[in-house]
Amino acid sequence: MAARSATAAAPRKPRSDSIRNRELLLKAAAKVFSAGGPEASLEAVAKRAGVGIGTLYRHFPTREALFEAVYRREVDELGDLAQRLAQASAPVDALRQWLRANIQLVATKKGMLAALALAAHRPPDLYAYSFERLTKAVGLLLERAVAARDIRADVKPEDLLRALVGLSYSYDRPDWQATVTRLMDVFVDGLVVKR
Amino acid sequence: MAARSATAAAPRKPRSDSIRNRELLLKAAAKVFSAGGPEASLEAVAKRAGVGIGTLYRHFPTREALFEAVYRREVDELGDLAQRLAQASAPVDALRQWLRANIQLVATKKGMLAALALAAHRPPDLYAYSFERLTKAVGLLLERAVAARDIRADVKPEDLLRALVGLSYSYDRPDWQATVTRLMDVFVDGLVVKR
Amino acid sequence: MAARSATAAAPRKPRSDSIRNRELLLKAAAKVFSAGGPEASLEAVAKRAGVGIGTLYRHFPTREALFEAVYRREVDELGDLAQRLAQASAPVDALRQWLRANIQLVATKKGMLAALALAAHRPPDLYAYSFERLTKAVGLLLERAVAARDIRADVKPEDLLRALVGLSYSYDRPDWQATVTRLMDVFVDGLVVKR
Amino acid sequence: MAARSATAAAPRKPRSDSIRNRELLLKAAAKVFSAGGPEASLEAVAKRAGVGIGTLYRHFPTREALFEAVYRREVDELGDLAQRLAQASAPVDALRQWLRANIQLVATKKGMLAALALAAHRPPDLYAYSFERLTKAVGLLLERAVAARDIRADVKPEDLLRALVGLSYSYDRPDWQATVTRLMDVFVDGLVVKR
DNA sequence: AATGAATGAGGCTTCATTCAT
DNA sequence: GATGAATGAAGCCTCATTCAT
Repeated sequence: MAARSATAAAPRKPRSDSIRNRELLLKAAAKVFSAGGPEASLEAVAKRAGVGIGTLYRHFPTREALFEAVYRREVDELGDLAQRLAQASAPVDALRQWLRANIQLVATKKGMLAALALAAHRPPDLYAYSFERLTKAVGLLLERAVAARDIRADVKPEDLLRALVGLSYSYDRPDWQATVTRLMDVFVDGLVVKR
Repeated sequence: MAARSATAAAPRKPRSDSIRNRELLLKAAAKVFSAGGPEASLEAVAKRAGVGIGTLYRHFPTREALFEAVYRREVDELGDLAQRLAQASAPVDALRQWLRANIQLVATKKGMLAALALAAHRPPDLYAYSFERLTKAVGLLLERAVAARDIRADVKPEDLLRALVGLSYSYDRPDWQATVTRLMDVFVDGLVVKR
Repeated sequence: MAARSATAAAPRKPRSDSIRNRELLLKAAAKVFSAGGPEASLEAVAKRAGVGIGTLYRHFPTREALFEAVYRREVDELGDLAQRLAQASAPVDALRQWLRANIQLVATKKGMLAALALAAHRPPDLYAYSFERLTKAVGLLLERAVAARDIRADVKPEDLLRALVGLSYSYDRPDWQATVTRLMDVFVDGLVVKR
Repeated sequence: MAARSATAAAPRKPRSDSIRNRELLLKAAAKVFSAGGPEASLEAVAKRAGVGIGTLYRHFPTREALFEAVYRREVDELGDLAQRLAQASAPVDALRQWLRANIQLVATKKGMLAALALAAHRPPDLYAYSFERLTKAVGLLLERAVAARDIRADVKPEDLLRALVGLSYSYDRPDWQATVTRLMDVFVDGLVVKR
């Protein structure tokens, strides 16, 4: 807070360790949530990050805050991707690709699924950011495809989000990626208007 | 509770109270799991059943055992229903109806969803019974429709089971039943072979 | 629960350890509260009693429950004493002696003061028992003295209780007993109607 | 907060902000202790003052130091009041009025009671200032009344202080002021020598 | 000086599980 | 067999206090 000099780029306070700890916590949380689900112990996160539990609480006063921070990056990426796809591909293809990208992401960062699940299922107060960002992303692609009369008009973004989460849920066995992709494709096929 | 029968001096011990306790436990567990999810406290189950926690453990040495027992009835019903539908309806209709029956069941017995989820997602060692019974039920309907060339051949029973669970997951808001049914229908539409 | 035989004095379940633990807990709590005040750690109580913290919670689900149990004996004694004094002594003497007995009790069981304080100051929901018992005890003596026109009529039992607690509060130095007794006597002198 | 003065390039550092911070802390502490009692979190005090917790510790290395500083003003006022009363009123009246002023003060600044309590009950090492000042104030009035043979000679200033605190303690219900005043008056009545 | 991040002890509470009666 | 008491690990969360910047 204390403005040392209002003007220039003086040495400033870097609080370097704070930044580092935040980063350590995010990484640790990603691992821990990935392995143990979103209910995993916060103390485990702190331990893994090598910081005190108090530090975790200072940075992220609630479990939700931590959670959202952990997956904000990914959520942002998915939002951007939707934008790009909306401009580059045919409507249904765009939708399909976005959904597949989700699956890919889940494949890499398993905890991501939990983040999606939370965004899709909890009171939107918590997880407001993820929820909005993701809903908008799907919404964009959905509207476009509906406008083109390519897919049914009676499915809402939230529904699609939940379908995505549901179909991906808990696939932790070998080859699950192929399976989920297949199921997701089936679902999109079901959405496509038959002519 | 468990009085020793006020009437006769029967020469042998009738383990009738053992049987009754088992029943009490199952009913209590159904209620408790339904309200509090599958993580609900076993102590709460015992208390609700009016028996000691030790008794619960004697009857059901693991949470899983209790869980499976609780939903065995429903699982059986679903199995039987599949049989009947396989004989009475056109393949795709049969499948669709069976899936809808699941949704109905979940609507009534909320804990049922958790049971399905466990059956669909956990190492089949635990939950062996449910897993097998349900897999067979879907399998029956699936094979029939595939044989009739009505739906795609590349989806396995387990996958369909998981899709069902996933799509139903966590719908606790108003109107969820309609939504899930719609999504499930979309999915089945996607399965249907276009001619 | 399970009635083994509804009639006779069969061996029964003594749960001897339960009773012993309860006793150990009460003793430990008396010591710990006495030393550390009513906010003292419940874990310290359990440790001192040599039982697990869970055992403490089983016996006394809230801090208040434990507290009341700890001092119930003393509170009861004080109630009984009031009865006896009301019959044996002149009104003002009776009151004075009862108040002095309180001080004596505090002298022995220092935590007692905290109990009195709670009874005198907290929402009477908690500590209902102590509050009622003690209020009645003073009330009895008070009314009698008022009826005899020996003391002022504008002081309520609760007030007197609080004065007692207040005047005794925190006297932990040497010779405090004499001092408190003197102060209490002064107070009673002030109550006495001058003729 | 604490900006370094936006205006001049003054050659020396004025520790004016240090002084202001001290003041901010005292005000904040008064509020916080008043609301949350003397156990309130120091962090809360610092936050309310808008300074870092470190700053609080620099100014007041112990909770006691802060406490005493917070109520020094009031303690001083009470000291001065005693002086004035000693010259203006009859001995017993003076004492009575001073005690009532205490009650008034407690009524306004609720935390004050805690300050009094600490001064009256803790090892006089901590709280040295308050203890001495208040003891002297009562002592002055007491001696005077004793010298006039108006009140008993066997009560010490400290005792009276404690009686005051005790009788005021924890009155947070409606109408408490009237009650405490009444009890205090009773007590003073008891002190008065009967002729 | 001021700041506020970091730390970790400490207290609370809940349950799964074991075991004596 | 049934009971429920005992246990303690585990997670939660809050602060007092220290310290690097």
